[in-house]
Amino acid sequence: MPTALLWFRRDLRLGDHPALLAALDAAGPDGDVLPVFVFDDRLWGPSGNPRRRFLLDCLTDLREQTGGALVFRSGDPAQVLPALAAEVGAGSVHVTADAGPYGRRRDAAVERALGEVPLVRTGSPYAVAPGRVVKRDGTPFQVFSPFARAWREHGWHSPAARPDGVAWTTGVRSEDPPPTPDLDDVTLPPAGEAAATAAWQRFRDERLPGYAEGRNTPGTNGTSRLSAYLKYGCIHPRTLLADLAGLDTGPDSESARSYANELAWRDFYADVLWHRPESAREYLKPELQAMGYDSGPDAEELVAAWKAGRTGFPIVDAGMRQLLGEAYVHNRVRMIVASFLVKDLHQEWTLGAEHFMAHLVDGDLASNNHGWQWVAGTGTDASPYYRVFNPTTQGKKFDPDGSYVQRWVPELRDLDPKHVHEPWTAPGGVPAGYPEPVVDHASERLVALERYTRATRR
DNA sequence: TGGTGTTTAAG
DNA sequence: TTAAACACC
Repeated sequence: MPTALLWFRRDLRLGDHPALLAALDAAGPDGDVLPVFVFDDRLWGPSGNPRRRFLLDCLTDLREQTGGALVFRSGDPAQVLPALAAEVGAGSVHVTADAGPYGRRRDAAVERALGEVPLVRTGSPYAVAPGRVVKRDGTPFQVFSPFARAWREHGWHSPAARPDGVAWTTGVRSEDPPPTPDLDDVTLPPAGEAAATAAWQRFRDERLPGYAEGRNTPGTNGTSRLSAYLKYGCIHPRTLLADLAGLDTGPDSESARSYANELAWRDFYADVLWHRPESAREYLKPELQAMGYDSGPDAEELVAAWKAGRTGFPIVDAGMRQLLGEAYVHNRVRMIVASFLVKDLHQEWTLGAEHFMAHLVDGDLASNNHGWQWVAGTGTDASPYYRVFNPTTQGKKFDPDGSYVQRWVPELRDLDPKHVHEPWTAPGGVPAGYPEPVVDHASERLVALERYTRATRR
């Protein structure tokens, strides 16, 4: 009886899973499929506890969905997988292709180590696999809008059918997963494929119609909240796009298009990382590394205030406290707190990107680090450096009733909404226990612009 | 997917 | 007096 090995990584689901279908095909009607997940220190180590916890919960769910067949192993995949393949006599090892820099190196090493046993890559975590959408001359896009146009024209496959009844290999030794990390007071979304599907359906039916506008209002439940599920592949973006296609001609078409655009951003950043693997850590505009960045005790204190949500700028503090409370931040607010760290506190974007990766449950290397480069003005298709967010203006514009701030900053709950984003204007002054602004935005903005001019002037 | 300071138009 | 419109960062 032939056995095919299915190595799960960032594709923790059974529906719309082309690599699973490929494994079933390779095993044949009399064969079986051995599902395995490998705990790799290279990925487990740098993950923060929220991601570790969410991943473990997704794996628990996936193990149930496979009738307990999912096998856990720990170690270097280039050693673990050849050993496991030999142990069960697997004829092939199946994966969803990984487009990230470490994943590509790792998979190449596994492929070499497997020798005669082929490593078969089927499908990707994206609507269109990174590297597929190119300009007429064959070179990659540098700018989002033309990429998105070409991405839509390119199109994507329909979702793959969910197999009914899989003959999973049983009786294979499984190791214990790493201990479940303690999350203190962090609230995570429910994990797993069924939770992802339910979250998508609720969003599609109840909130998508107002998405085009509601997505920018952090005080309302206007976004999909699917990022963690997409990160771990509990649901495939193609499944979402196929659903959206049915709405394209209806009254919700603007919102459907708007949501598809966000999925295009996800594909775009994965595409940039595919072509420029070093861009996860290095400036895409290296000349901006010459900006003067602040260091020393005062700077460290300001960074600590940013991390703790105690800068005295309500929308910034609300966002940073949401990060600690939910391991998630509304996207509009991610841009605001990022702009504040880079342009008001004069810190490198890499510091913020690392902090986000340590705390976000949806932390994705491509989306997170390129998003930071976008705000910092150092990336492909970045916002121009002079685009500095004013935290007070942004707060008033996108959280007009102050409900988002008041949810996360209890010190400001008694203020009249008209003072929430500038508590220093309140009749009694800044409420006790809440800090005065740690910097003067207007002057720090000028400092940032001045440093930019000096760094880019040849 | 901006902010700020200045000018100009509307009322 | 206020709000668009604009130039520049």
